[in-house]
Amino acid sequence: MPELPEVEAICRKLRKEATGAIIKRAEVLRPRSVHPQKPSDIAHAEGAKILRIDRRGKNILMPLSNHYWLRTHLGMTGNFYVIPDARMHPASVRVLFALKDGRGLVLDDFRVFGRVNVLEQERIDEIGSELGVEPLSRAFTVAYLRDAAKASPKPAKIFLMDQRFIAGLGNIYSAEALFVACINPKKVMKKLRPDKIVALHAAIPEVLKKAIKVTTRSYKKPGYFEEADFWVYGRAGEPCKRCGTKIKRIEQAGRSTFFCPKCQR
DNA sequence: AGTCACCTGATT
DNA sequence: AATCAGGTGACT
Repeated sequence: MPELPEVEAICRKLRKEATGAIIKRAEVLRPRSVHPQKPSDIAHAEGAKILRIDRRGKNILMPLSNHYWLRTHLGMTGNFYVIPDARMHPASVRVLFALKDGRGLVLDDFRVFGRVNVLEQERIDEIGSELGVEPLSRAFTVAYLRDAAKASPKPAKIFLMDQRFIAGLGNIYSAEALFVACINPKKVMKKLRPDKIVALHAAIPEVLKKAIKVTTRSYKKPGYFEEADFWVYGRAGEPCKRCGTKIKRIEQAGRSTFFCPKCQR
């Protein structure tokens, strides 16, 4: 489910509902969901207050009052939300934090690719340093993108999905940004013309901001996101919204890529 | 960069 | 029965 816009929508909701909450008990219903930690490591969150909710790339980071951090990555199908009664939760909940006021904070994740960990500050810093720039921050400049591109022999789509350069783009928004910038997903990054770098630099925040708006609005029920309308993602065989050409689906690194063969040469 | 692996479904 | 799914980490 989640790329940067969905994670951001989840964070905004959690900021209202979970800031200041006190974790009474941690319950690991599926040990795989805390890998490589053990359920006993997750117990370090017990008794602590959630001070704040941050996002870094696709990670949800919560500093706790006992100096540990709660780090959640949602994988493919994860969701992280507050339920009114910790005793009543869906079957797909993998990790549950019973809150002092009776509510529950849960990782709901039917495919079990998501992770919740309780980590020390040092490890959180490491995770941050392994990630590239936040595409919605002022640090994401044309110069940054140009320099990263200059050094990369990767196809554009693979480059955008690599979290070490830009943090938070996944399969959907990489494809969408490339469409908006009129770049072929197979185009090697270091061979991009300067005007294409500028176009891509503008397209990324544009696509993400629009998606955050839609996602934040549509994120009502836990575990449910309204489908945004995409330029190319999931639209193989349908006409391009700009030129009418049939959208193509190809495979890159084992994932599907959608693009317009005419607009993105 | 490609391929498999990790999981659980829905869809064809 | 086979294929596909918005992610990432390990291995080749």
